[in-house]
Amino acid sequence: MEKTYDPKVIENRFRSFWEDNDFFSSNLNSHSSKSYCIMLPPPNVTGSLHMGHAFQHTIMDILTRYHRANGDQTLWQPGTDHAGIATQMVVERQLGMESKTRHDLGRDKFIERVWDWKESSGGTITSQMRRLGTSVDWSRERFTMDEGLSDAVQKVFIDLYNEGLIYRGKRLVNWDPVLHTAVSDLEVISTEEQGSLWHMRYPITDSTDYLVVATTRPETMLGDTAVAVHPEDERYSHLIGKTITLPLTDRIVPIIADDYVDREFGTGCVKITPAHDFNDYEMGERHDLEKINIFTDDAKINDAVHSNYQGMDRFDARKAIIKDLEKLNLLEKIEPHKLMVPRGDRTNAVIEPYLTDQWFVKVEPLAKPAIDAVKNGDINFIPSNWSKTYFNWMENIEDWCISRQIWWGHRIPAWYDESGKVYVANNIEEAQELAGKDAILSQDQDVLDTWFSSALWPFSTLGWPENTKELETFYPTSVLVTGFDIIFFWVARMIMFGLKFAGDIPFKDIYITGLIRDSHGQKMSKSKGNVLDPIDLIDGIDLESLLEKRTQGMMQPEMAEKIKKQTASEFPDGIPSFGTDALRFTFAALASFGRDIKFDLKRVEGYRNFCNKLWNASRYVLMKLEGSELKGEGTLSTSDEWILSRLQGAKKSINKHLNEYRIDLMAQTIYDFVWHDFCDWYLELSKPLLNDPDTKNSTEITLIKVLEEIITLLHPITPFITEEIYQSIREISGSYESTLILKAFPTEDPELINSQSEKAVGFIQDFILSIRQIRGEMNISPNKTFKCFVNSNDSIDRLFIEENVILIKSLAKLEEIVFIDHEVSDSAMAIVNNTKLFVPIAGLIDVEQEVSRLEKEIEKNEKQRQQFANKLNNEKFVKGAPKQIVDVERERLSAVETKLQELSIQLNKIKEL
RNA sequence: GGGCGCUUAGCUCAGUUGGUAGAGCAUCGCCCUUACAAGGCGAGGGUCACAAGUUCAAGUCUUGUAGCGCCCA
Repeated sequence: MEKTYDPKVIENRFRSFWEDNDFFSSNLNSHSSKSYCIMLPPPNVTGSLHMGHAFQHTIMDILTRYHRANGDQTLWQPGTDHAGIATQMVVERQLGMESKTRHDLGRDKFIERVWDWKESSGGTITSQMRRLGTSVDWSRERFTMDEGLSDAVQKVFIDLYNEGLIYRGKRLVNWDPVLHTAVSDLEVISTEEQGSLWHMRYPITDSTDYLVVATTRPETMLGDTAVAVHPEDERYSHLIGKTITLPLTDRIVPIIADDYVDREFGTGCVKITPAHDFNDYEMGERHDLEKINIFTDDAKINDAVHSNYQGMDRFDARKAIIKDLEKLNLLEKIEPHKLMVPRGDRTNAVIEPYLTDQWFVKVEPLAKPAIDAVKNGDINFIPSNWSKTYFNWMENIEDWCISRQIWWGHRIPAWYDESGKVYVANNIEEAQELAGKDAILSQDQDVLDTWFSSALWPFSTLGWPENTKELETFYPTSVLVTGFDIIFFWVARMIMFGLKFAGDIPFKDIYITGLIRDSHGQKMSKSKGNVLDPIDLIDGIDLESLLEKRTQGMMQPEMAEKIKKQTASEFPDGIPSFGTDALRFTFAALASFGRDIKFDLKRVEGYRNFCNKLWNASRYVLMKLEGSELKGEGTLSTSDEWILSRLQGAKKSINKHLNEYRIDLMAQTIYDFVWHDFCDWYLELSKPLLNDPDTKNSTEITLIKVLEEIITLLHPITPFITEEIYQSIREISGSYESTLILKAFPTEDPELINSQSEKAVGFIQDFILSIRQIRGEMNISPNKTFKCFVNSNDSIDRLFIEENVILIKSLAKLEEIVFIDHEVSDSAMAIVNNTKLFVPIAGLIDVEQEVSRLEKEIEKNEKQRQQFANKLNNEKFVKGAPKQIVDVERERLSAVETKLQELSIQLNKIKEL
């Protein structure tokens, strides 16, 4: 092995080795009857790997590698999503650079162009996944626009339509006036912005009186069809049933009562515009109000209402209307007001609630069984609390708008005849049959929401509607790993469609991960300029490149300076290269059940150091075993038994944590075992043991055995470094598997649990630690050896020491251990179990220092004594607590009392010197 | 307004069925000791947000208060 750990070299070596040998293939261990399957949430084909992906992919990879190593037939299904709007925009932007629009090309040519783009640049994210070491079955990679998947989409649409669960209708949707399409709630980001509250006077018909309504959107007044007050609001009750003569128009609208109105807000009078506000729409339905759409597709005033504002942009119209109202003395006042403004996440345009013809899925009948599947435990949310969020949404579910007014996507299989009658069919021929020979048909222009095809992902990728072997083997899949932000958009819809079409739940467990934030807890976003690129953490990046990356292509270029400053102060030297394994270990260690995960580079650095530690420990083992011939099992030493026993404990909890999705605890367990048991203790113990011919062989066997189990346990988290070590030690350890991927995941062997050896080594450790403490606190140089006198009446303690003199001497750097039957006054003293250790002061120790050390020690023990005594003095405790607990407490008290006694005797003696 | 969550060491977080509060990073000493200075050895640091309750016993269970956050309307 190389002297220094260099992740780059290792990673390059094994990426191709694994993939070229098909080790990730789901057919590799097809003999197993147990199957395990994870569907990769398909990332946008336009996208690149962000921290959230890298985090979740690491988790999925750990689970996949674990189950593969357990011998399950394992499939991790990869693929990408066609991401309708995002992809279309990418290609439109390209066209824009050629001064063309998609309309110049026409629909077919444009779609060809998108496919070309997908072929040439759609692979960014998959190549980044390869950098991460994700062990997906690349041979089964799918794309939501693939033929098979598109067939599935079409079949589901037609079936739902024929069952009456898909309908077309005029409803309010989120409309992006720049993209000219409906968008989903997920694509709408509402943020608080500073606006105004305009108080407008609405004259009461045939009266000189008026009502004052407060609104944040005065321009929508053109579409008002009512004014509402609260039914119990005494200020206005006499006006209910009267009418308003709407200014700037020639309409008269009613004053209605509805308890939705908030009496406290504004004046307590609300203008109602059913065609341009979701709440008003509801109220319009309740009161049977007219819905007047006053906007065009690009949010200009249309000709539906006779006014002077036709053709004006909505915001220009606002200004004009305010000005005109002022002229008419109908503007009471303007208050500054903070309001939530919805904007399109792609365009940043203010999203308009807009009345259009759209296709909808009637969700309620599908939701019922999907709710039951979680209620009855067929599907488990992990952590379980997320089921509440799920129920909350599913029980108040609204119909799903599935049509989008764009070109890239699954085109809706519906045709219209001249009278507008709709025919849903597989193709135009079938539609023609339905419509009759003479009908002139034209296909619906819309495509389906991207989530529609993603909802089928768990079974469409396995070949549905064909009844394939893969479906039979892998459906229902084992676990879905995803973020809470798409529980509604994706998770719930997969459950509904899975139950409806594949006849079963799509997955048994849903592991909801936290959201990766920056080290200050801020969401990572391009506009904030705090995005970390996982690849930069792997390869490193200099400050200059990082600054450029964070400030290019910004929506708000004025932020650039601030971002540069911030970045330069946080990463003055850029980001060093940490390697994939360190990054993966970090993600594993962060994967607790919290909702937010603050990502701190310091953590990555720490785990890079861990990789380095493992690397050097492996080098040590190899160096020591070089040229040795391992002979059978031999008799194990106490130290061998100890580390093997500790290893069983570690394996037990690692397997437990993995099965409970506590990957953070798994990572911590193995970190502790490797660093603190194996490296800090066993490797150090092995140094003297290897020098002794009696223990050499068993130590060698144990070293290689434990190291090999360590790397097998670690492999799911850090596949590269462990594979490299495996290939280096394979010859010595005698393992036949050509790759660590195929090596069985270690489980606990109860026969190797040895409490006697754990006790013995525990005692030795305490002995050594006591000496080190004296050394440390007295500032005795580590090279300086000295004698240690031991006074003990405890035969077991004596035996432990006698049997391990060499080890203790070596690790505590002692010149000699001398048993004595008296006490030594001019010494520093420590107590281990029932044994007193004396380190002579002469030439080593300052008496005053020892006095204060003892005093500190006494103080510490006295505090404990108090605690135990208080408990035992409490009669209720002695009576009420289980005997076991009380006994433990008694033992503790007596131990600490003895210790205190010895310490104060020694203190007095030393003071006399 | 409805729902969900968080508050533990300077920072970031663990803390199993209630039973002596833990880790990493940071800090302070001493060390380049032949696996590792990306390291070793040692040390300091906590009213577990606050209040009440249940219990022999509460970081852990219940209720309330405060602060912060997310989702939905």
